[in-house]
Formats: sequence, structure tokens, C-alpha cells
Amino acid sequence: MQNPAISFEIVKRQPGTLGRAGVIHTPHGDIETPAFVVVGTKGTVKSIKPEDMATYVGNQVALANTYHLFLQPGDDVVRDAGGLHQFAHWDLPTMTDSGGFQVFSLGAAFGKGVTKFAKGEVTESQEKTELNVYSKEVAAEHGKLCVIDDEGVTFTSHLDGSMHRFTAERSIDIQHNIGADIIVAFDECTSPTADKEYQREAMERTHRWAKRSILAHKQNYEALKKQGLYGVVQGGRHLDLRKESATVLSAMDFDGFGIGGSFSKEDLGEALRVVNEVLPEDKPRHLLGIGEPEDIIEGVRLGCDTFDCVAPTRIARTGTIYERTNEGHRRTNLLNAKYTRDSGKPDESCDCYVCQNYTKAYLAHLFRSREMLGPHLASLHNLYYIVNFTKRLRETILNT
RNA sequence: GCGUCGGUGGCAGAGUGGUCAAUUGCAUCAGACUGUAAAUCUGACGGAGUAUUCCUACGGGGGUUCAAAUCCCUCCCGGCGCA
Repeated sequence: MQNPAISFEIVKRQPGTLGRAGVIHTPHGDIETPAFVVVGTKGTVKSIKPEDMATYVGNQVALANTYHLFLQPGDDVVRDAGGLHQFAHWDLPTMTDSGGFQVFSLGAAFGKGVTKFAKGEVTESQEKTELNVYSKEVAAEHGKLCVIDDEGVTFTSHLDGSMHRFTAERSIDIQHNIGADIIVAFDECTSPTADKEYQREAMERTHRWAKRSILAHKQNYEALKKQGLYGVVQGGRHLDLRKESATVLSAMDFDGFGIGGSFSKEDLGEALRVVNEVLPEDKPRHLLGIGEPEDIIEGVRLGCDTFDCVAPTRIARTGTIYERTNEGHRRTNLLNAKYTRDSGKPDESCDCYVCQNYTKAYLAHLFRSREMLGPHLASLHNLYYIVNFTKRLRETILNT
């Protein structure tokens, strides 16, 4: 693209790995990578105001969701308010996810307790029954809130049951209205329980939508000047599909790439290697929806630049915090009885605002008494933890 | 003192002869959470045991019955009314 809204430069490569430290330049500032992208689905990082994010977390970038903002308050409302930055008072680089994840979470995953991470082996019979759902009748039977066809996806709102149609063009149009610095092509996030035949079909559909997303983006000259577009690699857990997806998308005129879809803990690394060996080196790579500290270590080593994940805020809201251990990291459930009189810091090795000023016992009390300060403080800590952990990985690359 | 209603598992509160170790909520204990249907969800929750099993339990004691948290008698405790 000419005069791209966003650009990427590599500052240093890590010898012997695919890892690199870089900078993504956006209209709202630079993102020094590797970086963790804080998730604020509905235009708010749950329980934390933007000023506190800046003061106590220090994140460089935040991500909102196209489908959720489209449903509520409506992308036209955001547009008329001056865009996401104005509307939400987000004074930093931003991204929006395309709604592709909702194709999964409100579709194949709906009501099934399936996550994008497969646990162990997936049986054939599981795959067959869970998948290939195309008709509204079948969707209704399975209690899904969206139906996929080659042209797009028809959603049933989880808020009021109304029907909404998403296509590549529609998703891009909405993202133009929302106005984030980095927007994402509409894709289909598949379930880890899907069989290979379906993964290929979905991947090829995502490729067609990718092409259409680019066309839609290029038709809006104003948006083109202000927003960069990422394409999303799919292919599920199959390395050959992953490679093919990365190859196909690399040939398209994207500003960067998202790596999406489902994995299992075991094959995440190989999938990232295969993909990042193919993707153009001079474009940023965002690992969508991942992850845990150990996942980010692996992702950075294998050439991913940015990461987003709801885990830090989601687990925080129910009383679980990240804590550093000699071996690495662990999740600590503050509601466990043993913490009711624990006067230690939430995380002994952490120098965040929360750990400097509060004890495990106090946080445990806040959660037991359902005080809203509990979710707030735990979210602050977890976000600080993961954001700064990722920053340290950058330092490590710069210092090696 | 008389009358009346009531005493159920940590709490509240169902049940009113067998399908009751006893609905439900809260509390408690533990688990889960990876591009947010999520301040959510799941499990345990009298004791022992892997278990189809046994023991102890619906204020205390006694009784009726094949069988009682449920019926009867009595005692204790509480609310209300009348003295």
C-alpha cells in the first residue's frame, strides 16, 4: 500500500530464533514489540479506566471488538462520537478484531464449553457431530447463534435475538466507522474439534474473505490513510494448511498479519514456526487470542510481535492472579482458604501498584465480600504482569 | 398461669406416615477460564468407604406403626394473645 497508515521496522533480530524486537508506527503512536495488547472488547478494559491503564499498567495498545461494538452501542454511534479514541477516551494505538472470533464463540463453541485450545486428542466422531453446520435449522437444533455460508455469517444477537448479517465488506465498513488504527480482515475462527476437511474449507473461505476485505478497505480512501489492515492466517491444527494459508495471505497486500484459529498446547509452536517462516519478515504478526505467559515466550521466540488475550482480566474478575514462581508462572486463586490471613504481597516479585500497596488477605477479603475493588485491583495486577512480562522479552532480545 | 402457633442440616427455609441423608437459596470448600454470550461456569457439601454399603440425624425422652422429620404423650425452648 502507498503511504500506509501503519508501518513496521525491525530493531533487532534474536540470533538462532525467529524472534525480533521492532516498532509498529501507528497514527496514535508507536508500539514497541514484542507487546501485549490489552483487550477491551466493548471499548473498555473491564473494570479499569484508561487513565489507570496508562498509570498503573503501561500498555501501549488496546483492542476492541467489531461485533460487540456493532451490536452495542452501534458503530454509527462510535463514528459520530469521533471514533473509538474519542468515544472511549483511548489515547493510544488501538485495534479492532473483525468479529471472526464470534463466528467460533457464538457458533461451533456456543454452549459446548469448547475453547480454541484443544485438550488432548480429538476423536473423529466428535469432529463429525460438532461440525459442518450450515442450515439455520441445524443451527437452532444445536443452539448456535450464528450460521456460516460462503458469503458471510448470519448472527443472532445474544443481547436481544435480532438477526445480523456479517460479510467481509460489512466487517470492514464497521471497522472504518469504529476507527481503530489497526483493523482485521473478517475470518472464520474454527474449532479445534473440526476435522481437516472442514478446516480446509473454512480456510479457503477465509482467504476469499481476506481478498474482499482488502478491496473494501481500499475503496475507502479516508480510512486507508488512517487504518492499517491485517489478514488472518487459519488452517487449524494442520501444518500443511497453516503453511498454505500463510503463503496465500503473504501474496495479498496486508499491512500485517493475525495468526488465528485453534491450536492445541502441543502443536502451537510448530504451527507458529511454519507460519512465520512464510509470512513476510517486514510485516508485523499478531498472535490472536493468546496467551498465557509460556505461550507468549514461545510466540516471541517463533517470530510473533504482538499478542492479545482475555485471560488476565477474565481470571482476575473471579479472584485469580498471576504469580511468579521459581519455575515460571502460576495462577493463584485468592479465594482459597489459605489466603484469608496471608499478609504477603499478591506476587512477591511484582512491583506493580497493587503489589506495592495491598496484601493477599485484603484482596481475598474483597473477593469474598464481592466488593468491586477486588476485580479492579486483580485486573490491574494481571495486566501489569503480562504487559511487563512481554516488555521484558523485548528487552531480552535487545540485550542479546 | 391459660390458650395458641412453632422448634428441620453453618444460616434462611421446603417437606407433614414409606420414593428423605432430607427441595432450594446463601455460606463454606475446591476446580475451570487463551482474538470476552463471562463481576461467569462446574463440582463437593452429616460421618466412614472405591462401592450397589453401613452408621448417626429433622429440640429431649417415651409411644403407635411393618415403616415416623411427618401421628400421639410428656418435658424443654421461642413468638403471639389473654390474664
